[in-house]
Amino acid sequence: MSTPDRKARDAEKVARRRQSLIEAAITVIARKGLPGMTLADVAREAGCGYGLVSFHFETKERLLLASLDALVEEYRAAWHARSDAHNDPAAKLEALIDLDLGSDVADERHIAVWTAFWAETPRNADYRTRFSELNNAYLARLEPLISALAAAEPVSTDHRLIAGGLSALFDGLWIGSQTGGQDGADWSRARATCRAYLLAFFPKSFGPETDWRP
Amino acid sequence: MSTPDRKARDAEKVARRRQSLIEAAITVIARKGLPGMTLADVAREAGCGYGLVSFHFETKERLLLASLDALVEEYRAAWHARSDAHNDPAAKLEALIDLDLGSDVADERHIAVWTAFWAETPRNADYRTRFSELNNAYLARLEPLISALAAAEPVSTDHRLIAGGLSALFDGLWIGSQTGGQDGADWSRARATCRAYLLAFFPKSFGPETDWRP
DNA sequence: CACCATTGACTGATCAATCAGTCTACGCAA
DNA sequence: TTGCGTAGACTGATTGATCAGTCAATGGTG
Repeated sequence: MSTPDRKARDAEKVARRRQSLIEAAITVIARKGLPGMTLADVAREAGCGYGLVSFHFETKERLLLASLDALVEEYRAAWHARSDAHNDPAAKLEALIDLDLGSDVADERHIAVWTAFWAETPRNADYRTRFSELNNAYLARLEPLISALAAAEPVSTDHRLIAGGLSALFDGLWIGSQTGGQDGADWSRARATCRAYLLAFFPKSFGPETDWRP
Repeated sequence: MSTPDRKARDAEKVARRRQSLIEAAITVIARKGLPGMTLADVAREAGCGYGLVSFHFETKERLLLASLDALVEEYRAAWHARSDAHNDPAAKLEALIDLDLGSDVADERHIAVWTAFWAETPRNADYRTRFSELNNAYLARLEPLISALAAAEPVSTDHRLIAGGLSALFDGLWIGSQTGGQDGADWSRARATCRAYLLAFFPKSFGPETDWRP
């Protein structure tokens, strides 16, 4: 039974190569934007020839879609890991805030890529589907946390509205981190903004911010 | 004194022509994105020859910058008008919510153009300057409103944090309107999200939402 | 030898920018 | 009033550069 081994090893090698090309693509997208990314750029970044990119992804569009899928998966995995590391709903929310605002899946490079895909959303149904699914999955995890807090500390506002607002707040703070000042984003201020949001709805579950002073 | 008349009329005509080219550019950007916009597209949309676009704006980049400036000015004018139409801080805030989420300066077309410029922000210092200034001006108008509410109804959270959060919420809800469902954005839900935000900080000044039910 | 990942020159298409020339409206002089 | 001259708004063919996608040739490995 050597054939299956061979096949498996080859498949793994191809998968690794594809992964390296996707990582190179993401790096280039962060630097030059979606339409600015060139297949030659990706090849140079990955240290391989031009034709190899075509060989593994046929078209630029397919490479972009694969890159978006990788980005989504990386984000989703990080978020599940952080969320599962806690039992308390408030602690889970704090962990999500830390993930979204200051972690290595939400650094300047990654956010530039997210916004690049956002900008193409009106013209690309595939991107729209990805974002829609990701957001639904995100809200499906967020809403129970809000409801759990509301069980201990009743609130008159609809839980789904609170969850949706937090999710929108994350997106808006990402935008702000790009358009804001000349120097990098103020992540501790961004985190404080989110905590203030939750604190306003659930004063007992969220203490005042500790890592930011006006 | 006929020469000054001539000059003035000519200048006005040129200004009108430039304005029509900028409007055509914004329409094309909404449809094809920033790098996807072609000078030939703009000429076709404006119903003039190719060379005229070059004649009035020299380069594509200058046309884009002029379009962004026009967009910013249109938004700023609408926002001042709505804000000045009320005396009560809470009413001013409601007016800003209505402006940002559902008015004709925040329709699908305009938002697509804003996000297109956002996506180029990491590579264009001019865009960054524009956004930074606009945001500062916005916050300078928002913070006093929050402070006025806090005067009647004290809140422990820093006023600037609350204002910044509302601004980020607007941006995030714009993103959501693009990436969200297949059909258009749910603006009444978006407005309810913002009212819930303010309601959480200032329960007495903001009644429960009236135009949205879960 | 057979297979397939890999290479990079080549093709055709697209676009921004240039430029030589046309057209139009106006002022002016007879 | 009529005809002439000019400024500058306006045109679109051309140019040179860039890019995605193709393909025939190469090399390395089992």
